[in-house]
Amino acid sequence: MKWKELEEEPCSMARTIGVIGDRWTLLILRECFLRTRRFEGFQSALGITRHLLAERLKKLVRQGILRRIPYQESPKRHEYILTQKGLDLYPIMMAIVHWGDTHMVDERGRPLLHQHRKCGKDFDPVIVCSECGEPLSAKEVHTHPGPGARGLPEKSAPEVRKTKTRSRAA
Amino acid sequence: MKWKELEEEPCSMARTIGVIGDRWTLLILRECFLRTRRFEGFQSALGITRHLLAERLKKLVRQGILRRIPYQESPKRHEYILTQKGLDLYPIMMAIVHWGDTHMVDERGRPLLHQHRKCGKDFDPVIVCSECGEPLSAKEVHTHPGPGARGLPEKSAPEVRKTKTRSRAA
DNA sequence: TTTGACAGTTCTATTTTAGAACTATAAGGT
DNA sequence: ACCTTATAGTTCTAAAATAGAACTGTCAAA
Repeated sequence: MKWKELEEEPCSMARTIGVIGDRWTLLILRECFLRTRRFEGFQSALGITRHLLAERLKKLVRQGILRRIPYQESPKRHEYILTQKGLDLYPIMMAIVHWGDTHMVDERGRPLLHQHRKCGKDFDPVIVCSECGEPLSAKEVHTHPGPGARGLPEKSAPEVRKTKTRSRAA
Repeated sequence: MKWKELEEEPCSMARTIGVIGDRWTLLILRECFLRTRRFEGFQSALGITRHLLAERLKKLVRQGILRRIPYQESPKRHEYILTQKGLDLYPIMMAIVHWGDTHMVDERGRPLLHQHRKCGKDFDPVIVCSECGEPLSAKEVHTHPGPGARGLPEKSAPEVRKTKTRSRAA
């Protein structure tokens, strides 16, 4: 499977991974959320090679995640800013950072804290159900095919039984 | 920057990307959440090459995201199941799927729906503040350095001003 | 004795990435 | 006029990762 094919899979996760699932894209987007807007800014903040940065920015613009906006004529210069589609990636960012904060920190603790302006406190992101507002965990969720399904992962307890589990073990 | 270095960055996002930020790992984990447990199951569901699958499974086990558990002696066979650390990736999965559902679906709609067992309804995941329970958006969040900071992206409105912005533009 | 399920491993060929150097426009200093 | 710096790329070659296919080994069932 190549990158391009990924984006055409009948699976929202596969498609999304086709867009952001590489080593650099999410880090570039992190910088966007931290207000970086220009080529050199990304490059020096991340240490990404200029070649790849140019590639990734192009891709993000093509995908409608960033918009390329001129901020100066002669020499033409542009800034990259998040579109709404890009801003909507924020929950993904937060979820990733939070997992890292929980499972990947060293003795010194979190590198970055997040403060909610409204309530003034440092917070963790919590995922809740849009319908009842309760926090979600994997076990409380049942998946079933939607209108765009094409016989892919529509299951909720699959695969395992079909192998006759000949557990004459030990 | 190589994959290994990424995991040592003083940034929870970089570290997490070092673990799950490639083309296949999240798809393998999706299968885990859909109850796939065995090598052949992953391979046939995803079409990943056996070589890479073996690699990725090893890495996930090393990282403590999957546990390799024998289910049969002679020929020794193992299943891969999610640890708590792995289960904790669920919010990331949901956030990714939801973004894909919102921005990457074709005319036919979502391939997969999620039902919350508790309330019985199909839902979307919503990110809220752990402190006040309000839904979060990027603009309402201010970041500041935590104990594990090392002078990386500790800012909240940086970079842009330091370039004297000579906008004699047009 | 052969076939099939299962879980890998090993190989070569392509694709991606890394790393460094180069291009181009213009401002500013001397 | 000449040199340096800032900015935003592009163009190379080398190294790393991935794809694709074939191969290995253990057992069960036919």
